[in-house]
Amino acid sequence: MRIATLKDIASRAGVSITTVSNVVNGNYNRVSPSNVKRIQALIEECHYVPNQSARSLTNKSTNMIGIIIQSEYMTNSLTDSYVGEFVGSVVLHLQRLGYDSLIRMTNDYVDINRSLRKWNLAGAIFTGTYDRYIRDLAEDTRIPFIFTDSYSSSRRINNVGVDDFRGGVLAAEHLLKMGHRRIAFIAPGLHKSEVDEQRKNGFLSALGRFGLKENGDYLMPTSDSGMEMAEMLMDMSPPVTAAFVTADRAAIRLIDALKELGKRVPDDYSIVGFDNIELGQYATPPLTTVAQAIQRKAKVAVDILVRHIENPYAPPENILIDVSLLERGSVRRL
Amino acid sequence: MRIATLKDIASRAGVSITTVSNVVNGNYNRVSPSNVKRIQALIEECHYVPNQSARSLTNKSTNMIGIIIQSEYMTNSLTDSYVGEFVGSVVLHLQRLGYDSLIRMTNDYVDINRSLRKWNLAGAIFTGTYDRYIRDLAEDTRIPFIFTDSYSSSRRINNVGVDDFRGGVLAAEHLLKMGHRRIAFIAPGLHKSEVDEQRKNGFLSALGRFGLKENGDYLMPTSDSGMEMAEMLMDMSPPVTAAFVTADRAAIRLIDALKELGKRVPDDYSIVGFDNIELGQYATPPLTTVAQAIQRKAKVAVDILVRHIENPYAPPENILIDVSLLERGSVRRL
DNA sequence: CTGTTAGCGCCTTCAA
DNA sequence: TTGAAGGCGCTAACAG
Repeated sequence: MRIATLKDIASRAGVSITTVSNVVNGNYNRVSPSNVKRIQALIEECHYVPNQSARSLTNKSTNMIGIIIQSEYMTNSLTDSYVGEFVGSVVLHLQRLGYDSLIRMTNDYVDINRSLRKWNLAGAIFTGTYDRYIRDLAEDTRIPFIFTDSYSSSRRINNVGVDDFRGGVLAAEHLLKMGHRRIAFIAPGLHKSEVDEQRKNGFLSALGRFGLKENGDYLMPTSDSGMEMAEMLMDMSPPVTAAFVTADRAAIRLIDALKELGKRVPDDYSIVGFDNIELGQYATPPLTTVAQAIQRKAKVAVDILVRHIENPYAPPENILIDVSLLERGSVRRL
Repeated sequence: MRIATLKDIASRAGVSITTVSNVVNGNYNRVSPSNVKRIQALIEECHYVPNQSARSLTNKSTNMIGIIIQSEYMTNSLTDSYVGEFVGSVVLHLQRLGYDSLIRMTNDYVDINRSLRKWNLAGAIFTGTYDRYIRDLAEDTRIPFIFTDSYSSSRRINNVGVDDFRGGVLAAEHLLKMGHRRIAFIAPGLHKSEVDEQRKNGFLSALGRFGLKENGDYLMPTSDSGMEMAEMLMDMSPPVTAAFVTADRAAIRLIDALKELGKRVPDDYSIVGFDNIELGQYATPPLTTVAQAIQRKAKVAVDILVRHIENPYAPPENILIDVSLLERGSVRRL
């Protein structure tokens, strides 16, 4: 026998489809107790599972959430531990609340738009930078969204981010406290992001409060490769003794490249990262970093989204998760 | 205006729904060229996207694939780089072929079963050990599956794995070649798996060929925590000089714990891992490991699955991806 | 080439 | 408390 439908159960039970439907949906007050029992037994016996496609057709909505992961074409962002930890945590929380997760790795507006509409998704969570799409997305589709780490000027979006400015401050203060005075700021990656901009501002403001001049002298052009970063760092003049790198992944690559070039960390260069991905604690030396609570970020994102699915008129929420400095071994006292 | 439907386009174009449907589905031979043009323009203009739920209702199938990730309750397996790399790669390949990915992290048979049926999934990819479910799954649902690293005795399943036995051989041979004679075998994790069993067999057979007795003397009880592994390793008598750990993640944890206990790697203990996750190259020392080609494994898995979706009568495929020894810095020559 | 019809599985009126 | 009818958006089968 093929997959059971309401009709199958109904005919087996000798009742109408409606009645079975009512039992399935828990409207017990519309069905006689004896029928409820009988029908429930049949449902169990036939392994009946409601067809979501059919439901979504009538309901104009599903219980499926889109998780949109920013990725360059054919680039696997899930190798990035930060993304993996966040996405996994989101999926888990969604499941617990009864939602399914549709994953899409893309950078392309049209693709996102199509994916969102074709399944009648109940909502979507975005990871990565989608600021430039936010307005259009809100117009084109009418489903609740939540962005992460967005600095869109729009007041009408949901977002969960971390206190990037404060992260920059913490990194700078720690390095200053450890005696460093010439510190590079490294924002790796091809695209400039507002996130890095904020971290830089925090970083510079702490330097400024410390009497060091608040200008671009200590900044470096961005780059993606560890070796490139290392070479640029070593070429700086006047030379620096430390660097604040805005992503753990890159910081670890940088350390690796420095070692390859015969430099020692933290003896020659002290390094502070950002994110607190798992990898950091196994690096050598273990990476001192500005930690963000990834699991909590995921939970908050899910909670906000669900709130807005259940109540479309809920006001926009923009939550900032706190950050903290996690001292390990990659910074040396001068 | 709400989301456009076939009906909307049809009325705007002054034709029947069927005609529009034919254009959408590329049956151009059934529509006059002039209509094709006009309708395509309207589709573009209205941002028409076919409703997948409706399609799936009529077609009895979707273009959505389930990715089932083995996870203990509320445990985020995606923090494991191996899983992240594999799953991300699978999603990417599926996308390229026009499939959507539904992610489910679970361990529970009933949950899996429900997820599979409620969306009329076209197929499913399993990561982790699901051997005990395989038979039931095949009976209960009728969609194509592919498992990974399964050693189910069933000849009728699709599977892509790695040559675990050979991996064990490679690890042992390398350590032997480097002069080690007393080597521990460590299969971390709570559950014993056939995968580890195979790696152990390969490992022991290499020892045997080398004249070392093929018995359990060198084996260790399994455990999950780095510290526990380290202590057990150090307690072994007669003492060992090296260990083969069947997962990089665990190997790295072990190294970490050994260092904490005042031991040095590879000076006091040489370690060989398995998987070649990204983390390994940044560990200290960089981890020597039995490498499996994760990206290729993902592509092969997708290809096989798609083949079976397109042709339900395609014969079962069981592909083994080769492994190779990747020499880095965690093994010392004795 | 075009349109009408029926039906996929479900839910929501509305009557009985 | 029960059931019949209609419709969600789409495709397939069949007539014109």
